[in-house]
Amino acid sequence: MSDAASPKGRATRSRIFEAATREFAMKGFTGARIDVIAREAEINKQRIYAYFGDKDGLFLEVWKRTFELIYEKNREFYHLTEKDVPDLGRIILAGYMDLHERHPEFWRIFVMENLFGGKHGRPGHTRDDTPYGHLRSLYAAGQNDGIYSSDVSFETFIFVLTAISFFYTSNMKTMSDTLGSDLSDPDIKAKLMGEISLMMFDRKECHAN
Amino acid sequence: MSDAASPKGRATRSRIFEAATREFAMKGFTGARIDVIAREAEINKQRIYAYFGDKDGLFLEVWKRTFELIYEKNREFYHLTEKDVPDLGRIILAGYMDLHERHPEFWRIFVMENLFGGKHGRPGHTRDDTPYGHLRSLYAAGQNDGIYSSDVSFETFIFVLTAISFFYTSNMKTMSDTLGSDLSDPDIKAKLMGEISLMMFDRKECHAN
Amino acid sequence: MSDAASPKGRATRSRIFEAATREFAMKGFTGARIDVIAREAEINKQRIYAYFGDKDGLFLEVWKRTFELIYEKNREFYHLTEKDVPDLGRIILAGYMDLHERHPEFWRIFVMENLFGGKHGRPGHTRDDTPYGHLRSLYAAGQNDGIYSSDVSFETFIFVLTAISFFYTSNMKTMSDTLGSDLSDPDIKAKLMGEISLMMFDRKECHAN
Amino acid sequence: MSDAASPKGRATRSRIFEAATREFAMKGFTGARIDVIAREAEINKQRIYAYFGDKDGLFLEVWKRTFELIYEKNREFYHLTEKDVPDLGRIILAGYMDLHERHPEFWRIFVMENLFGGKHGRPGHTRDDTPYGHLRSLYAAGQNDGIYSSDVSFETFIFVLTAISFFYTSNMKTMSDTLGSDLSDPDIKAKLMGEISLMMFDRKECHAN
DNA sequence: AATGAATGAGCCTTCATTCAT
DNA sequence: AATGAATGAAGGCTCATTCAT
Repeated sequence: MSDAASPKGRATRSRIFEAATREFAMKGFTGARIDVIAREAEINKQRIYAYFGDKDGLFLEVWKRTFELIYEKNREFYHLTEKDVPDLGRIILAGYMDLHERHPEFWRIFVMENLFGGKHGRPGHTRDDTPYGHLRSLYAAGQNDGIYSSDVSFETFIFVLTAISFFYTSNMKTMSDTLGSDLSDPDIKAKLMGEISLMMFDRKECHAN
Repeated sequence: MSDAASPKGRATRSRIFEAATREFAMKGFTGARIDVIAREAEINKQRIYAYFGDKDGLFLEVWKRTFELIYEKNREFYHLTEKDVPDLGRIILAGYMDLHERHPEFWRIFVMENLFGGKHGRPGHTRDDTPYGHLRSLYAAGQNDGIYSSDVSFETFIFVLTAISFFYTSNMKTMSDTLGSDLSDPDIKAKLMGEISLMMFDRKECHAN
Repeated sequence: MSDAASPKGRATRSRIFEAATREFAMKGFTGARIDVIAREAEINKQRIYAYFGDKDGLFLEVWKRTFELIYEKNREFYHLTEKDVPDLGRIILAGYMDLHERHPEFWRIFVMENLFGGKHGRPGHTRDDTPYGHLRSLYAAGQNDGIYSSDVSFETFIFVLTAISFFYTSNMKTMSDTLGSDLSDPDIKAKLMGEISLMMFDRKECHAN
Repeated sequence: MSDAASPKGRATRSRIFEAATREFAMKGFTGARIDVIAREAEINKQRIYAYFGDKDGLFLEVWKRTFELIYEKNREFYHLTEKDVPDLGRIILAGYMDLHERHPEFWRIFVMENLFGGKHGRPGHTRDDTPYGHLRSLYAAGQNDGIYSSDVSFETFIFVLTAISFFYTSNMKTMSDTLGSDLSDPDIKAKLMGEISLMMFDRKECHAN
């Protein structure tokens, strides 16, 4: 609940947060155990309640941070310029895949809340605050240049990219099994992503006709 | 565990199964409560243990059924012929979307097991037994005809289709929010799917050049 | 409860009894499971209730039979005559040890009821019916002949014999451990019994002085 | 499991232990109820799990303590000297009888584990660590002096003493019934013990011949 | 006589949370 | 700020027993 005031307190709070993130990501909200988080953070259980109120409060903080990460990733795309337009799809996809690779736990939390949560809402943001402004204009430029079909809206474009990166991560296990190839293998991943880009973003030479 | 022997027993077992499917889908494995399942199924809790052994056993059955649904859907594709090759992507995507629409709970179970489960594996099937034989050959035919790029493997093709249909359902809520348009609206859905098809499956006129 | 009327019923009842005896002896009254007994007897659980009323009733039958066995063993001693008097201790001890060896389960039931039961009482016998009449007179003869000390009453004599055979059986495991020799080994058992006889029953040459 | 750290915790742990000892002794392992132990100890059920892990862990502690009592009793015998050799049997028997009189519950636990347990073994001791070193040498001295027969090993000697004291307690009820005299009466007990000593330990005058 | 289905009470265990120091 | 002790409300699972056929 209350924020930590002293430096020592802040360190404790932070250790709790890290441990909680791991535990929630690994086991889901219901599966996560306060005792485990306390043990992993090497603090007394009571500290958790002092700093975060209760299990829900603790999760909310983690969930907020997850959202923050996604916004951060999208902010990275602010640096993209006109010259990146032809590679836009590839870059966004790679960005999302990279986000996941470096923060595997955050995607899991995102999904979890989407599937089984629902009581936490989108934290601290308003509808206006859609994070896609810059990308949207770049995409429009690409459409004008005939690089992207004007029949495919930006929404569809971003939807597909998000879907692929999301699905890749969240269902890697079963899909590896079903497709008969290990999706966690970097080579196989590279091949898959390459082909996906080919499939979706390389209409240039075609439209150039 | 043991199967029900009499029709009455089978009915009970079935009621348990339905209730369990709903409960697991709604709350995840850890969040699901045996008591709730029993109450929903209007049976005595002990029956669950008599018919399914324990919570894990019960979930395994539900998980198996989830897989079975996918196989069933794929079997529907057996009747596709050469003449369907140009529309293959559209047809499969529509099929998957339909599967989910009629069984919203199963996708939830799918992702839950993928992210937080891990002890159940692909049930009752061997690696050789990939369910894609027929589709694979149709796709190959399409590649030969230049309808599908020979640089995009069947695995990638099916992966993307699965990803899109899956993500559409599982993240409809958050994506509606983020994109600012209600994905549960049939018109918007139709538009999105149309554009996706355009984006991915319509290289014909292009290659025809 | 009700006795079985048909031959088939009698066989069923008997199979239940055997299974119950084993199960009770192995796990004690509380530890024994009706389901296990039914499975072992290869009958439907309900038959147990039809024939024996309830778990208590079933145990009572087993407990009765245990007592019966001890009485039977004592009746075997009726055949002993004056000429057996010098070996009386040895013979009784051997008899008890033999009883146990052939019916390991019955001693266990006897102890169990003694320690944790108490609600079943000594079944179907009255105080007058002490089973030691014959042995008592043989022992008295031995005392007259100076083979047994007249300062040691028959009660003490039989108490010690019972104690040894009982303790040997019921605490074999821990005593093997403590003494450092495996009491279940027939050779070690023979040695122990021989020495015990020596210790207690061989005062003859001494008193003969 | 974990030990209590504060005095208050230790007191709680101890109350649990006492209650558990009584409950296990009274009803056996399976018959004992965690709820009852908690109620008797006047603590929250959960404390049991915090301090002892589970029912098995709790029992193991009780079982260990039982063993410890025997070792303690044997340590009392360390002060015996050569001059006690003639009375060795009597002294040991009296000591064991006394042990039981002050800890009636422990014998019950002993036999329970022997008959129906089997998973706990002798706790925390190795085979070499037999607790009888001193008694053994005193007995050997007695054998040299002709007080004890050299044909009767120390193991047999101690076995018989243990058996008698144990059986006296554990089967007092049934034996009183069978023998027709109340073994709980101190006079009768004294008489019995006197006669037993006579029977087993008084070879002196005889060998003196 | 026999069986599969069903039940309610109860058992061990765990969880999130609060208390007292 | 920090901790060990404590708690009540479940949660999964099992048991003896009865019902219906």
